Amino acid sequence: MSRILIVEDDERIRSSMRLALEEEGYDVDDVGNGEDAVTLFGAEPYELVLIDLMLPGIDGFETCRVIRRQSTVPVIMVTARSDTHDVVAGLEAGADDYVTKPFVAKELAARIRALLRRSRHDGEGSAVLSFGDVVIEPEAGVVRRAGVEVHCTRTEFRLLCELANHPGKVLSREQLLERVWGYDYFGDGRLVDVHVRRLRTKVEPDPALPRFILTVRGMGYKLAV
Amino acid sequence: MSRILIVEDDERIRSSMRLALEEEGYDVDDVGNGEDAVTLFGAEPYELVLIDLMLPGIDGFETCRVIRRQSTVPVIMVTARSDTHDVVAGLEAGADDYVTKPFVAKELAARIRALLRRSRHDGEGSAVLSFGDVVIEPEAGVVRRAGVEVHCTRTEFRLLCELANHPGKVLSREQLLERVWGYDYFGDGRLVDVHVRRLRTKVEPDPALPRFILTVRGMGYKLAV
DNA sequence: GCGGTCGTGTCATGATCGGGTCATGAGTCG
DNA sequence: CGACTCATGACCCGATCATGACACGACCGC
Repeated sequence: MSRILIVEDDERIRSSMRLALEEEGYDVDDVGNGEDAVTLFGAEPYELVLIDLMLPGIDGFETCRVIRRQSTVPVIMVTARSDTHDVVAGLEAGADDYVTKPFVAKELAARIRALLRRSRHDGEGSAVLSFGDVVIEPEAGVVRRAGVEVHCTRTEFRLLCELANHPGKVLSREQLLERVWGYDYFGDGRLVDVHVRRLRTKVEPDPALPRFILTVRGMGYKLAV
Repeated sequence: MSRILIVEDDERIRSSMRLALEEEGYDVDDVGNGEDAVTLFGAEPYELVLIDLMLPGIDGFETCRVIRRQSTVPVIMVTARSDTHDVVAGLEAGADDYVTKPFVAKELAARIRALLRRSRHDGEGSAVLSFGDVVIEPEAGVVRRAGVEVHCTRTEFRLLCELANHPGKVLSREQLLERVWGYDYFGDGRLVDVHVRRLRTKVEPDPALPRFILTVRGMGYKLAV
């Protein structure tokens, strides 16, 4: 299961957290201060880090910042201070969530699951692409809209994936021709238009007024973010 | 800025949330029940969804699940019920975060930022140009002024990028013609003036008294540092 | 082999939008 | 005061794109 690092100076809280998480099936390490946390984090792979705010030496904010500088690992701040200012500061320091003590083990576990779910998901090789109510499963070669499968041809599917892989970025016709049709393709750039149109009829709520597959005049096409 | 969908039945809370988020620069839509939420979500692109737990018709959990079945969009539950059981249920339903009312706007905004930060796996890599309250995203082909998108044509966009790439440096008409229009362009240098003017109407606070795109008499144009 | 279907690329048409030119006026400098 | 430079607004043509129709070939069942 996932490896989790706990950074907490209070011995009792630390071991109770550790127990609770091991109960959930996680592989847990724990340290009592920020320096050790940074050292250990550099030496071992962790999938998530829990940091207490009040630490001897460098505090939780700073520890979080240092870790964030070298990694995008999910970080949860676990602390007694529930002041809005602290919450905001913690999140701005790079934490993904902020839980106040006394916390309930079940809730912390749920938040950890939610965070791991997301971080795995938007990690590389995300199995699923989506926009609006459209879901694309590149592996399965399936496109669904509002749950129902939409049949796409091979070219349409590749084109859709190419757009969905770069949401918000404008892709020129040349780029699309190269990536969807192949490096050696010498054809009319208008060809892209036709396939975009066909895609729109299958994927857009109103193909006449596209909301997702947008044309950027003179530049190409892009998927709305 | 990012588009956010609010799902909340209480009219007052809804509008106050909306205001608070618009204050932060987000582009906000809101609906009063789960059905409308799902419908709108399928028809418009959103980057994040806020869902209240207590909704008429299908409740917040179910709304979250339906959306989650169709998309990996970040979801935050915002609700009055702070029971651990509800928190866990919300997160298990697919929510990424769970905020209890009464909430502080600053904290909600910070949590939204944290979530968007993580969900944008790509956004950070792209370079961004800016001056004053204008932000240019070359990859996305987007120009924003004070957060709101300003439509620029292809030539305007290229010209603006060219200027923004050399802030403080005077660029002659010949240089601009060469770099924006192409090496072989033989046309009137006045052409640049016209496009500068068009840019100014879109980007300058007062186009008659330019503060950013400055004319250097006899030499060309430059972007103010 | 034969006819049908399906996917793909090409073409013609029409609407829209963007870009280049021009005439005019204001501002600036010698 | 001219001469030059730039700003402004209007205008027209051509580029660009959406759309629908169609031709060609691959694939498949018969």
